Amino acid sequence: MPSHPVPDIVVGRLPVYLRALTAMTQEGKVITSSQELATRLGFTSAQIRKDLSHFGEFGKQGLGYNIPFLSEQLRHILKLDRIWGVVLVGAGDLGRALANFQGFQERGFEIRIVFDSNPAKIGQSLGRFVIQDIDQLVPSLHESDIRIAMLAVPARVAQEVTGRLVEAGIRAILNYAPTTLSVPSGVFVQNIDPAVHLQRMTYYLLEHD
Amino acid sequence: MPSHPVPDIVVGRLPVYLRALTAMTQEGKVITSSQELATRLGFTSAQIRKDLSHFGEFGKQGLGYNIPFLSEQLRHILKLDRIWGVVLVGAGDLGRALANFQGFQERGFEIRIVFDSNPAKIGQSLGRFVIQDIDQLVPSLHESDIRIAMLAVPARVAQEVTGRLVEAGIRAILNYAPTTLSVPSGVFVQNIDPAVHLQRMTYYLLEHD
DNA sequence: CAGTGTGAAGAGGTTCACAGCG
DNA sequence: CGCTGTGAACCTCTTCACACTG
Repeated sequence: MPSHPVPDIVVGRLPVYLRALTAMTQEGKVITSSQELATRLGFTSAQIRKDLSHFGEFGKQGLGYNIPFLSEQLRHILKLDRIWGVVLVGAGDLGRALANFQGFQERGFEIRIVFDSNPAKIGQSLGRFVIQDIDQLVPSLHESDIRIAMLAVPARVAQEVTGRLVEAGIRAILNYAPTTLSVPSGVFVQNIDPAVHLQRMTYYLLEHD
Repeated sequence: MPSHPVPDIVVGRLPVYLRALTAMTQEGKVITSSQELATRLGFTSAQIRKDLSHFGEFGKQGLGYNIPFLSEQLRHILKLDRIWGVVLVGAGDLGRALANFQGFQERGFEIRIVFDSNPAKIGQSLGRFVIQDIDQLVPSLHESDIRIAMLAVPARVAQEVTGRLVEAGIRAILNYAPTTLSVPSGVFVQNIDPAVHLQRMTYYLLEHD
């Protein structure tokens, strides 16, 4: 619990650090250093030390960082020392991929319910879920402790669905719809649009084929 | 063609501007202002004007921006005034979702070939593609003009596949594998890891329920 | 006179460099 | 003696505020 506010860009790097630490653990490593992490992740060692220093002193001078300990600390900072329930909206191909993805659980998340608006899909199963009617979204979620949504619907309905999600108490949205969502303050959005990510790289590609 | 180098963070916002302009066109709008774009996207109008000013003068004082003209300029800047061929590696659920996604084409991309390493999948079809043997990746791509890859394989093989992609002349990788890739300079990577994006938001969520 | 384009000022983020500790 | 943690310096990015123009 830092007394100074932590830059969001720093918060954004912590999950990447945690992911690397988890991989190192699987490789049997127990100790690492800011330099080793930096080389592996393409950051500088000073940046990693500075980032961590916002939250406490997790290393030992002359020695480095204990990987299980630092992992635990990062999980605590990111509030991953629990499982967050997640609602998935949209049961298309992308929704199916997300619903079937094995790997959310071990990283702190569990999809608990899936909605779609297509009458032909409602009642059908998607992986281990039965697809629910989106008109039940607000009442269903309001009684739950779910605060996180994954939005995998077409862009044209994304804002309308977002309104319902917010009304239902959702506070964090992972938005796969290729549009910018408008949300009240206190609601957080992360956007994943493959075309946007690709277009960010074409700028740097050379002209000739 | 700016004489000063453009900050990457500015380049990263251009696709978002372009996406909004495209949506405005579909809404029948022809003129906009930095203020209108800013409100819609959650930026400041000064930032939008400053970002665009790196590349030229696209607006009319007192009037604003002509949407078709600005869109065309952005497409040119981002080298989207052509279709980029893309290779997809990984024919799992996510690969299927990407292969079936209608919407790359209109934003400048076209998946041209799909690889997987699973012998049970090679030769099978995935949407309009026949899945190719990943051992043919290097020779197949080397003769093509494909410079962009989408990587939808498990983390444990992502680095090995990346080596092959680079060897095959790939210069931009959209990485869905939950691991940090190491690439030579001149190769660009964008990472999409839903857990990382979610974990970035849990930091801000309140403790209680 | 509305709205762009832009130097200048202000914030914010990164890197340096080294004291200090195990 | 190696590596962390951290003020200070540096650099980058954002915002301000206004001259300018259609």
